[in-house]
Amino acid sequence: MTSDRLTIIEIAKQAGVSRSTVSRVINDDPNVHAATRQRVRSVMQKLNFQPNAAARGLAAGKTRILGLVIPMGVAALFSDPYFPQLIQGISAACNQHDYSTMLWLAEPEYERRTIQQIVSAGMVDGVIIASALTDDAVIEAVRTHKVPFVLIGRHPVYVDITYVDVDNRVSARDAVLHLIRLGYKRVATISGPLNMIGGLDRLAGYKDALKARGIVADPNLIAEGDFSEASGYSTMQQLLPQEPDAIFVASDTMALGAMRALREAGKRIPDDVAIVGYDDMPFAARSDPPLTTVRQPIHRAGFVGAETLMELISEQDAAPRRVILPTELVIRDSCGARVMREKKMRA
Amino acid sequence: MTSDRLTIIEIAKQAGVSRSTVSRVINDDPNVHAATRQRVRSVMQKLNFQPNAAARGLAAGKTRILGLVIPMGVAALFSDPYFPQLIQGISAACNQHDYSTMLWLAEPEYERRTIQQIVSAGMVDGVIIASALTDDAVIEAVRTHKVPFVLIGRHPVYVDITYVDVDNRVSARDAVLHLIRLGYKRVATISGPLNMIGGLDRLAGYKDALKARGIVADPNLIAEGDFSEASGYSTMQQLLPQEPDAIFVASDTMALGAMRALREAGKRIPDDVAIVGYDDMPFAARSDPPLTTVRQPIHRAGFVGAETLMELISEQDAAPRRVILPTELVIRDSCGARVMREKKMRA
DNA sequence: CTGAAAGCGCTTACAG
DNA sequence: CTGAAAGCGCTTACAG
Repeated sequence: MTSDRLTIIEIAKQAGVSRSTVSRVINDDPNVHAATRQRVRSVMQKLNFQPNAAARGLAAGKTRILGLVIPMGVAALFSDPYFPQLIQGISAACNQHDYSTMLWLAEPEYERRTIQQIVSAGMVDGVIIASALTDDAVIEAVRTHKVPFVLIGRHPVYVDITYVDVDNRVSARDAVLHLIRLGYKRVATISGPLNMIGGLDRLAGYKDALKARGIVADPNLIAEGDFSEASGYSTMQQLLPQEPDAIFVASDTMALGAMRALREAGKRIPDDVAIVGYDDMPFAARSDPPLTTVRQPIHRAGFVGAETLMELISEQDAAPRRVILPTELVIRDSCGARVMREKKMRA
Repeated sequence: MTSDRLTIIEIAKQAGVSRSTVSRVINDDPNVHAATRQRVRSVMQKLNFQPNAAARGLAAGKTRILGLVIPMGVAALFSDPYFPQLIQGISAACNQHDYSTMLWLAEPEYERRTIQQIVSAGMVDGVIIASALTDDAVIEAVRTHKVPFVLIGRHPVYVDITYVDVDNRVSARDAVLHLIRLGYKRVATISGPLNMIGGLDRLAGYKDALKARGIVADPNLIAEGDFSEASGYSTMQQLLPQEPDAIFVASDTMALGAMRALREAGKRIPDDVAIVGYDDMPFAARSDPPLTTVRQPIHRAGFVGAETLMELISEQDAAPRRVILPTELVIRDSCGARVMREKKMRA
């Protein structure tokens, strides 16, 4: 019998070196003779050796684990395809850089526990916080405890924080300008929740567009949703009596709900009410009619967010980074642009 | 200055006990005087102490981390609401039992790495494997390395494996019998991928139903999908020339695609073609028409899967467990049952 | 470029 | 019910 559990000691023995040297090759320390490195590597490979994560974590104070924290104010929202795409991006970056991902869905009743795990149990080297409320307790905690972290979505107050985001405000403005340019006169909006920065910024973009065209915003044409399909549905119903001829909806999922409400009310899209969404979820291209929407690179945001966090972890005292990813207005049928062009060509 | 990092030593000092005792109260060892336990607890609370996870992992050989492995043959599928629901269930169980969740999306090119992390890096105490192919390499690995694991979905070959599942076969059979009972004569099916056990079992259930009614299965009415919306769409198109009057689709997401194909072909649902899905995803109740479907408790499967894994971890040599969760046929409009009943009542 | 040794922060027989 | 001490499997100054 060789032994119980395969450790660095066995590798050292078989490679004819000390444990220090084995450790150095594991950690890619350049101070190892090429031939030695080679020898150690091949022994590790042969024995299928993987250094113990807990031991490394304890000795080095680094776990090579990234935490992903998603505050779960509304559990149902987590089913939005937004999160799978984000998670895939993060996971892809982790795979590529030999990190792993720890997932915490921070349910309110366990938030305290989650925070403790993050800041004082040393389980992770840093965290990515997605979809947080503007006054989230997790953000406060990692800030004061100096845990490296990156936000998906900017923070409304702290400007010295690293985040990756899109320009919600400008992209929303452009989407609304697109509607105005098509000739719609009563452009409404269903905003996201206004205790989330994305909701806030997209609403600001909506107002920017009106102001740019000298239109006075009508508060009756503005309603707040919560990013869920159900809220898109009920909010649209509530907006209908105001007779909007177009609407900018702050997420595709809510847009789906809004379309359902319009259909039930016997309104044709885009003829009676035109609609533009936000996200470009997979289903947007397949809805009836296909949804005009603002595409944002969610997978990419996850990937870049994870890589940025890794940089923050390796460079102590790194300066905060702000990464803004590009968006794109994807024009399909729900905004009426195609219909109009066809009419024009026929005329 | 008190110190650098808060450890068990500081707690011991302030509580006037040894490190051993502090460790005992952390681990809920009953052999501690109630008063002592009380004192230690209050010191920990006061200092906001959280034992270091790596140190515990190294010393005890337990990490209190569960791995969730999702083989990612088709990355796009991960956006299916199935996974968020499953993850939420697992996460809820972990929160409740003071475990954490490690997430590995096993992309093919990193599968080897994932396996190594699981079996020899000691990062997790056990793993949950969801949505695996029937011959998945990860399953092989955890089996031979004796890592505690539970499958979401039974295994076609190994019967000594712990899993949680629904009775896919019987529930599919009942769904198809429902259609036959409504009088449909040419009942088709879009199956799931046949290299996944769920796909296999639901197809078997479809055939069971036909056989039970003495109907010979027509191979032209059977087509294989891959659980994606797109495959539901294209497969439905391919089935259309066979003129089915009803169809059982092995997932709601595919059913959505099938409905899109029917709509484009000018077919009315359920009048021209009735349809029954599987899963009861949130969108099923809101589709047009609302989808009749087999509800399965996905969140619950995640929760129970995680709890079962915890049991496996604490009882060494535990016997394999098989947990079958109940399903329910949810009758809405797409199967035509309501329409028919109304007609009958009018007559 | 390499090795001997201390140390990371816990847990757990062992002894009492 | 409690404490002293060995040990978990690595990393990392330090010395050479």
